[in-house]
Amino acid sequence: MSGVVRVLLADDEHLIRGALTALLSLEDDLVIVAEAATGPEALAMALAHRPDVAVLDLQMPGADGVKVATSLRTELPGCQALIVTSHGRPGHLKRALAAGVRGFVPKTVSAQRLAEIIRTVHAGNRYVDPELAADAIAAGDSPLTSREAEVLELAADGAPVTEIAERAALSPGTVRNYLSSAVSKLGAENRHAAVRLARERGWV
Amino acid sequence: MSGVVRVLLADDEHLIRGALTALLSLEDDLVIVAEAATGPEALAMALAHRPDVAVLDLQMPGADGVKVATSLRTELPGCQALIVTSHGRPGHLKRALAAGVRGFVPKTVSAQRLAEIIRTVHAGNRYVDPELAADAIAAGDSPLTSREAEVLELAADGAPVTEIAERAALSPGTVRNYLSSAVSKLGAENRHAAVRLARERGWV
DNA sequence: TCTCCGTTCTGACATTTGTCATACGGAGCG
DNA sequence: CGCTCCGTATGACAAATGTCAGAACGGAGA
Repeated sequence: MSGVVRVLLADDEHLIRGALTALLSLEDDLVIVAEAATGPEALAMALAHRPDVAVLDLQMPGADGVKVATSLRTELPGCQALIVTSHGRPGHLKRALAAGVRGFVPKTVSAQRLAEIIRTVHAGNRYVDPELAADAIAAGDSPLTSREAEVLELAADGAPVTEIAERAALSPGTVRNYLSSAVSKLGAENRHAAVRLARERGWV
Repeated sequence: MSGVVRVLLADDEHLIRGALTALLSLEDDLVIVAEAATGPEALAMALAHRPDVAVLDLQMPGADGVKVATSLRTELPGCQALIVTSHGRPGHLKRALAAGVRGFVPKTVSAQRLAEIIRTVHAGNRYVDPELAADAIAAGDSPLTSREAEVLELAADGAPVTEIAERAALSPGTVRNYLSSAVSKLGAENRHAAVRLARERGWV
């Protein structure tokens, strides 16, 4: 009923992009109308070629896949976004769904499978990789308050408390309080381990 | 003169693997004799099918590309290793060359280009991506002694000194000395920032 | 041989961090 | 209206960390 599906392919790895173009072109009902290697390029290409589905790599120079999807949502409604990722952390999935992304799959799927998922998404349905979904559910919601998360993020590069306090415009004592409570909420040994844990679960 | 080149393809991303198989098969003189999704699998496949060139992803479950290359060096000499990587840090290149790897390229190259490089490597020549080589040269050599690097690595996950001392079988005082000297050599604020710096430069 | 350097250790000290109690104002809720 | 939670802050104390000096041993090189 829907004829061909016009697809945009955005990935900074030429190897994947070229190869995927070749494989997806084998499918009669899919046609790659544009390719991009960076976030901004993907957006520009999408606006120029108006694809039905945008297949976006999560990690791209310029702007990541979710950011591109967010922009597409307003600037090109009717175009469904589908994120592919090499090694996805739970938080990304949540962020992606919040941005209106319709599909989220790891690069470990086969091209065959990806073709099917592109059709699924084009039909207006959602598709989230079960494994990634399970991870996201297992990770659960962040127990951190927004300030705690913010301060923890500033602590990520190993900066001392005084520097964090400056950058967050807080008193050093307050920063220590937030870090302390974040550390205890996460059950970590110290703030650096806490940063690592929060990163893994996608909470920062 | 050399007939066809027998190639092993190891990458945990099914998308890349399948697609690459398709594209490289278009080249008359290349034939994919085996595929693998993990390090150990790659090794087993190599021993079973005895390829001329092993194309190895740097990041794979089980054992990374360099480890596989190291094993291949002794267990299957005559098979040349070629590493492909998505986002490579300087240190990896050095490690790879030390392991006898003959080629090192980012996944941003085209399949066409990769085919040429496979031929180059098969002919006994080396190929290293100029950009990655430049990064590696810019990063320079590690100023850390082996113990300093070792201890710094154990500190990477935010473990307290006592735990590092246990794991390294050293006295806590010694660990603090090493960390202190590593921190000052790297010009970092503290050991956590030092870990970050050393990571960036590929020194751990 | 003699010296330098890396490894390992100890002890001492100052600084930073982690924890806790306590306090106050504001937002949301029953 | 009280209650609770969050954000913010201070002060105090204990623990961890960073820095320094010194010392012993062994190997590599001048």
